[in-house]
Amino acid sequence: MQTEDLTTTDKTKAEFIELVGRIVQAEGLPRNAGRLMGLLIYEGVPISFGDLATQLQVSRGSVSSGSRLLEEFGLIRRVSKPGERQDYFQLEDDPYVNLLNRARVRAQRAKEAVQKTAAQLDDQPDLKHRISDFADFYRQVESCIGQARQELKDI
Amino acid sequence: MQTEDLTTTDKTKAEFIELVGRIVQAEGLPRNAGRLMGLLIYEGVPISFGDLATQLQVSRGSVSSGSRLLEEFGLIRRVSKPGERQDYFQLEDDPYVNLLNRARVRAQRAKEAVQKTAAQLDDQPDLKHRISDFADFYRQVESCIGQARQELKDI
DNA sequence: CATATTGTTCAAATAAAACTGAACAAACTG
DNA sequence: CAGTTTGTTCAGTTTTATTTGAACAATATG
Repeated sequence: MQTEDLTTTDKTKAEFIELVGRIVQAEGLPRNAGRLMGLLIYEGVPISFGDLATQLQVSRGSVSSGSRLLEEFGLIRRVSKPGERQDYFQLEDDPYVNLLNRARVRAQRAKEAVQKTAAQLDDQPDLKHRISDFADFYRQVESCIGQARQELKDI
Repeated sequence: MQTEDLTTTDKTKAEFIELVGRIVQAEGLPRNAGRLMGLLIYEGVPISFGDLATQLQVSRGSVSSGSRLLEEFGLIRRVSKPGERQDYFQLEDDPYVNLLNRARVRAQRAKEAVQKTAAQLDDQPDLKHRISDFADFYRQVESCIGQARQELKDI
């Protein structure tokens, strides 16, 4: 059951969806997950599972895996509507804060892995130093993301 | 002409190279480019084109495209040695600063593209607001990376 | 109960990305 | 000059990622 005329061609909307698709893809997620995200940002209200598939013209399987991914990233939330069997999806309350959080954890992991290597090299100070520089880079990134996350929260 | 015994198995070195390969891959570059980067961090001295291919056991084509990419990212630099025909590569002076710079530009681009969409929506305040939030996210990321870049420079 | 709807799963298809290696041009060597 | 070395290019191959769509289980409807 569609809630809307699907033949409506909203150029700005379509372009925005594609834009988010590309941006999200550049962050390492599937493009379709990005489109899904774009549609949910654009609409601002919960959209049903079926509508996502229909509006974006992708398979239900793709909606299933894409929405799962976005849920894991804390970008969207699955909700239900009284008297409705379908799942609905809407943007999380602080989607971008959650996204930054994930990026921070990733930097943290990289930092720790590199530090672990550096720790094995006490006998080669120069080498240890070079690798510690690499770890410092991730430390810096981690702290900067943490700060951005805090500032975004405060807006 | 090899400068080193290639059968030497340095476990830490091999693992570090693979680690950087995976990390760099997660940043959206080919894994081989990451391995190249890892080897150059580890060695700390210029390494010849041929040695890169031999040590990493990859084709010359792969070294060629990988090194070009890393050069574009400002992570490594191509140098020459007196009396040597081969190209040599070494880490850039501020590789991580350059990397952050690139990330910053990417965030900037995303921000601008999203802002452009928002600007078209003066007649739909709520929608405009949602999309501006998305742009704000990138603004925040951009500024945070700029700051991290500055701090890393100052170390 | 039979039928329909819903979301997930997974094997197969498709698409995208990375890699190889041979061909090549340029530069060097003797 | 003939032969070698060097790095790039690109067509073809391999690998990896994404998407589809049919099968399925779960649930709802009448």
